[in-house]
Amino acid sequence: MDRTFFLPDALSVAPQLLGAVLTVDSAEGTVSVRITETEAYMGLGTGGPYDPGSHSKDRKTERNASMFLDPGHAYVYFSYGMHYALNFVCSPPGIASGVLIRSGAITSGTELAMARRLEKRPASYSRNPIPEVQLARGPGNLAAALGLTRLTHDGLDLFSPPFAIHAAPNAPAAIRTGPRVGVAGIAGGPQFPWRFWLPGEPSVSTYRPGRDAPASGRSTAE
DNA sequence: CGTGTGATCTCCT
DNA sequence: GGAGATCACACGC
Repeated sequence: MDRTFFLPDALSVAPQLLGAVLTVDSAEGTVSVRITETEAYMGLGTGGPYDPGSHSKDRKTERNASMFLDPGHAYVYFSYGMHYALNFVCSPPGIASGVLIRSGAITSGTELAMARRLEKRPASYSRNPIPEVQLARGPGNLAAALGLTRLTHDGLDLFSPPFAIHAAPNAPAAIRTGPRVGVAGIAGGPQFPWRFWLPGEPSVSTYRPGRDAPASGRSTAE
């Protein structure tokens, strides 16, 4: 995989990332995930349809600045005052589009991923162990398992340490698409079927409609 | 299975 | 001030 893999935009790249393996090194150790669920978000300058669900739909801000970097960089943002989420920057510099990495299966570093998830869990939650398939299920959980924060990882190059990215060894046998999870309004409806996942993978998150999102008819991640 | 809740950042009205 | 690319729990039917 080289940098051109992330061109020309998020919509074309999102399905091709299924099965790819992302590795993140840290002082604590290394965790790798096989990507099982992605979502495309198109933004300024992409020339495609206006995407009301994208952070970069209107203008560059302090938060989304990394989305305007070269393809193959990380855009990490803070979500709902509690979680981080990882995107892969697609499109040439100055043009903004990104793929949200929603879920993955941990392929190495399971113990470290588990420790990070348990440590981050609020005190009011149970102390029960987390099933392995849930360690990186959902964007907030995936970022936590990999130890990502905005301060430490936003704007970094995926082709340099602490990151490493490798394409799927084999093309997926099948890919499913549907509306994006938790996206409000029309952008979360069937006009934007920009969520992609590997069918039958237990690490794929459960679909949840956004506020005022049009009905789509699909409610499971089958 | 559905709905409501808190954690409290970033952006926009 | 309010909503949002979230998550896991508590509840009620």
